[in-house]
Amino acid sequence: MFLCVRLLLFLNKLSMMKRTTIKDLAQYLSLSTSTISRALLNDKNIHADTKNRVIEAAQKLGYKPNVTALNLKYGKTKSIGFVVPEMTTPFSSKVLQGVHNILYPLGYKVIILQSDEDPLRERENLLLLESFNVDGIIINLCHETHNQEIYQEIIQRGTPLVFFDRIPQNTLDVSKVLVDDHIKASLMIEHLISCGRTKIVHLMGPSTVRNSVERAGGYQRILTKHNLYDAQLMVKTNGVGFDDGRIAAKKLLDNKVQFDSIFAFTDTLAIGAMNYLQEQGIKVPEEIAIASFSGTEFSVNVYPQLTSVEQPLTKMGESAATLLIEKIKDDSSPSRTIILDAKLVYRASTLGKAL
Amino acid sequence: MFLCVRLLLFLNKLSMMKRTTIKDLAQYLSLSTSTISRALLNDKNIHADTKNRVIEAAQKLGYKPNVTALNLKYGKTKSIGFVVPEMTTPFSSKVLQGVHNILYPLGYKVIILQSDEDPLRERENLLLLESFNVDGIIINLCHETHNQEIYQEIIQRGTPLVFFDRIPQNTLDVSKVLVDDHIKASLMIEHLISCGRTKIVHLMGPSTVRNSVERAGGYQRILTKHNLYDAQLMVKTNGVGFDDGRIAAKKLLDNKVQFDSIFAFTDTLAIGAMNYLQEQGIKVPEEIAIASFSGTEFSVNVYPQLTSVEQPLTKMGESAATLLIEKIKDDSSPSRTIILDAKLVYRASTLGKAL
DNA sequence: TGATACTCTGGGAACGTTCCCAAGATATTG
DNA sequence: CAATATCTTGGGAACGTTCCCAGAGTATCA
Repeated sequence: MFLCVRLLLFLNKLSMMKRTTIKDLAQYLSLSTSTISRALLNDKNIHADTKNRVIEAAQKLGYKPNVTALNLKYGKTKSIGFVVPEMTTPFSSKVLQGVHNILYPLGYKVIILQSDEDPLRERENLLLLESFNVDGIIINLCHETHNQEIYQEIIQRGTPLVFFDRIPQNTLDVSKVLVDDHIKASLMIEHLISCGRTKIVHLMGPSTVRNSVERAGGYQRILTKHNLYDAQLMVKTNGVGFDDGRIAAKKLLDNKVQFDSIFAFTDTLAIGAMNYLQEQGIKVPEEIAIASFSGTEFSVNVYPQLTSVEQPLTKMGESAATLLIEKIKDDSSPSRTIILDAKLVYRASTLGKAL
Repeated sequence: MFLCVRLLLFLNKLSMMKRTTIKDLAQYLSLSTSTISRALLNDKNIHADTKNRVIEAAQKLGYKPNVTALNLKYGKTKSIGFVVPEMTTPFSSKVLQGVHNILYPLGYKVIILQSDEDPLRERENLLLLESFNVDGIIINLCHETHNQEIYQEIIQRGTPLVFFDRIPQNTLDVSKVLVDDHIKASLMIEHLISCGRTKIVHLMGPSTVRNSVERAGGYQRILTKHNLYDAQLMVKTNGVGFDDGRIAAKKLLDNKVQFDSIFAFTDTLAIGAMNYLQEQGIKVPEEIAIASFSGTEFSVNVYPQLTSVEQPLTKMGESAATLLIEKIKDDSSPSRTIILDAKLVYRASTLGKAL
């Protein structure tokens, strides 16, 4: 009864303050902060009874450790940055999910920034994250060479950087995770050819990023091998959004380019093009077959469903997070490159027979 | 020259350490930390020369303030949580963009958590954010009543909560931002009727959230007014994903329900249903017209383009962030509700003439 | 019995900053 | 010239925590 009144008085006093700290517990139990800390950290140098009393009191007073104090003490923020060209398509979201899978259980927070496919914006994002003192950064970049020195500087100043999907030039010694773009693109072109297509358009991504060049390389290699390569069918787009695909398709039709299929750098490009073609009354896949390179659920949520190279996006995020943790734990650990396997999934957009 | 050597020696010494602090500057310039602090904070009680020397040295040694120390001092983490049912459709991304617009310039970090439409997960997310000591939380909930007490408790323990889109019951005194679901749904039904549709299906969202009920209410009111209401056309779905729309459409066809149009709770439901119908050879909009309630770019990136109630999603995020800042600044400030205007945009999915 | 080992607890520095207080130096005033 | 105001700086506490060091008390040993 006496104890109860004492608790109430104490709680009342506390309610004025923001939050129960270790000092409050120390005062309440007439112990030192050292002892409280030991009790809460399961230190062996403490009497079992004392420990129980502390734990009970912590429960009663609603004690929660102050992570900021811990972070200051250990010189970490337990937060990491995630920088992507955009977050409005499921691509980045899927990767993010993988990142979360690894990092949240470890107590890390993830701070997301979008570069809007703008290298300047990307640069600002990186500097902002640095000013936030993040412990590391996972990034999908939007231009291969533009911010090269910034990456270098940031790493040198002590913030590890891990790249995924679009990676920087090889001169930079960093951990990264990617898929074998060249081979998978090649296989997809073989598939289109095996479906009887001969005039295959490639909607190529920005030539400032490696994947784009790799996939275009696979496309070109196979078509050349089959004597089907036609430079006019290689279409450069400005970006990788729905609109860019739409615009590219319109340009092809306007220029009366003859083609019977499209292989697009991303699912957004593919869908944008497909929508435009359908709006013009063109049948997919009968007149034009369409294939993409992606891994999001978009491919099965359009009509007709899209044949595509399905990248293991969540796995990609998990791998990137794992590589980052390696670097955070020991910044002199060697950089690693993880190459993930992507699989080709054939769906209605290429499987209907050609006219 | 002498100074230069001195700098190099100092830099060399620093390179062993993690980071330049105010103390390093103090030592380097033979000043006190107080003076350094004053110089860096533009305090007026400092000699202009001293200030310049400090700023110059800070530049040279690459000084960056330690935010964690600041956070500890001021009892804030300068971070807020963003809890959403999912992040893989552009809905949440769009809102997030608005949140970023307001919060990043103010130096806040945003931590995103997905509840996967699971109230238990949502609860865990909230507690996790609380353990991160976030200064506030913006949330789109996934079940109206399930976590009611948790919201209450979290607010009581001092973390302000702001709701958007799906909001909790009125018994909770909180800030929130929403659109007028009932009226906009009503207007959309009027539109379908004016297009000559009489058998309008409603793919209703989960009945555990307010919007869902509101939109269904608008649907029912207008149809009743026109003597067109038919309970069999009100379809409850399990979730709001593409699949749920697909399943609902399949069920309607399997049960040979007669209908000439669909009004869906979200664009994902609408698109899922539309894809299934098209796969079954049904023409949209000629045989079935489709309308949705959303605000993402999905509506213009499908074929045919979707008529929909376009919510100002980015604005929604900005409003929520603004309301949250109010609460963070002064937790006794009165709760506010912001009701945003959504506009109806008519597109091909309803505009083609009915057969 | 005296020396030694073990158990448990308290004191206080440290993480990086801000900011209050005090104080020395200089300028201003009557 | 003494008194006072102004400018500029340094000292040190505080934010919440961990952890090293020291020391009091008790148990163990020869």
